[in-house]
Amino acid sequence: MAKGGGSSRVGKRPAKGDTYRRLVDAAIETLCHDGFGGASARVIARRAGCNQALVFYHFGSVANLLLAALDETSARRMDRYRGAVATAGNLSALAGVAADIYREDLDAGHITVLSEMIAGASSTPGLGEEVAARIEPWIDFTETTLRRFVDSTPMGQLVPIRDAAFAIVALYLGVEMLTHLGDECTAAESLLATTAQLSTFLTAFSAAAPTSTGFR
Amino acid sequence: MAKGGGSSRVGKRPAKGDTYRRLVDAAIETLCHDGFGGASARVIARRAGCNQALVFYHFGSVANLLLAALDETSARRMDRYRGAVATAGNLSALAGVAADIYREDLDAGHITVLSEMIAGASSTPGLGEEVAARIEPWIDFTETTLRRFVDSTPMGQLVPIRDAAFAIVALYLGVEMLTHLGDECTAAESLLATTAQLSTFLTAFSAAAPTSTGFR
DNA sequence: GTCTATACTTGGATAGAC
DNA sequence: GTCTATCCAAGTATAGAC
Repeated sequence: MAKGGGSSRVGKRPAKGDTYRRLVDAAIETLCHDGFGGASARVIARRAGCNQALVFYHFGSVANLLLAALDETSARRMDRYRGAVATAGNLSALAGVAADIYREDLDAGHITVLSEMIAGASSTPGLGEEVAARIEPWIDFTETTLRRFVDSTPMGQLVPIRDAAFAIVALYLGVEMLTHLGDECTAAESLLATTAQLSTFLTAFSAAAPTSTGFR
Repeated sequence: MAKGGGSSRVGKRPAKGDTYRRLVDAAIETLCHDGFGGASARVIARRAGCNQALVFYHFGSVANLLLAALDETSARRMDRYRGAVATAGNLSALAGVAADIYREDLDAGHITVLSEMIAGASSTPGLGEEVAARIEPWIDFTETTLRRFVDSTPMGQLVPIRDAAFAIVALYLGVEMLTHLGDECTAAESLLATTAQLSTFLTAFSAAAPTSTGFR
C-alpha cells in the first residue's frame, strides 16, 4: 500500500526496484544458507550489500522481509510447476515431471525457504498463520493436478484426493528437511526413482482395472 | 563421562537426578511450546524452576541440553512404538496401531521435538550431524518393521523397502510441521483414516495376488 | 550443586544527517 | 533512499560466593 507511492510516474519504478529486490533475493539466499535462525537483518543486509536499517525502512520488520521472500519463491516456482505439469500426459509422466522439477527445487533451494519458514513460525508469534496461508495454494494446486489425472480412474474412488494432495506436500517438506540434514541426498534421489516406477505401475493398474472397483 | 563421577556410591544417584532431569523435561516442553528459536537457556531454566547457569553446568551448552532432550523423547517413544508394533498381526493392523501411536505423539509433542531440532539444525553449526545420527534408528526401525509384514508379499518385490521407510519418516515429519502451523489438525486426522483404509486394501491385494507379479 | 553478578555478543528497531 | 549512530532487549557463557 505504501509501496509504489511517491513522486514518480505510474509505469516507472520509483527506484524501489533496486535494493528492495536485492534484499528479497538476499533473504532467500540467507534462508537457504543459514536457516531461519541465521536470517537476521544484519546478515541479510550484508549479503544484499546495503545497510541493516533498510530492512526496516522497506519491510518494517525482518519477519515481513522473510514473508516477501517466501512470496517471491512461491510465485516463481508456481509458474514453473504449472508450465511443466501442463506438458504431462498421464500419471506416470506427471511423476517424472514432478521429480525433475523437484530436483530443480532442491538445487535452487526453493523448498528450503518454505520449510525454514514453517520451522521458524513456531517461535515467532503470528507468523504461523501467514505461512499457512501461503502453503494452501500449493495443496490446492496439487489437488487439482491430481484430479486431472486420477479423477476418471478407479483410484479416484479409492483415494480421497484432498488427503493425497496434503500427503504429497507433507512428503516434499519432510524429504527436504531430512535431505538437508546430512549428506543423505542419495536417499531422496532413490525415492524419486522409486516414485517414478510406482506411478508407472499405477498407471498400468488404472488402465487394466474396470472403471469402478466396487471397493469402499 | 564427567557425569556420575564424584563422591557418591555407584548404584546411587549423585543428586544429579533432580534438576538435571527437570532441565531435560523443561527442554522438551519448551521445544514443543516455543520452538527451537524460543528454546533459550533462560526460558528453559525458568520452566525447570532453576537458574540459567545450571544449563551450562550440567550440559555445557544449550545445544547439548536440546540433544539430551531429543535423546530422552526418542528413547521413550521408541519403547512405546516397539511394544505396540509387536501386537500387530498384519499390514492393516500395523497401520491402525501406527495411527494410534502417532496421535499419542502429536498430543505429547514427541515428533514436534524432532522436527524442531531438524529445523534448528540449519542455523546451528555441527548440530545437523548429531540430529541425523538420532534419526537413523527411526528409519532403521521403520524398515525392519515394514519388512516383517511386507517382505514375503508381492509388495516386497514391487517397492524398495528402504525407500518406503525413508518416505514414511519424512511423511511423519512433514505432516507434523503442517499440522502445527495452523489449526489444520483435521487434515492430519483425515489422512490417518485414509491410510488405514488404504492399508486394508493393500492387505487384501497382497493376499489375492500371486506370490510374484513379475513386475519390475 | 546452586545461586548472583557480570562480561560479552548479537539482534531488532528508531532518530537523524545526508 | 541510504547511511551512521545509538538504544535497548535478550542470549551465551564464565567467575565466584554460598
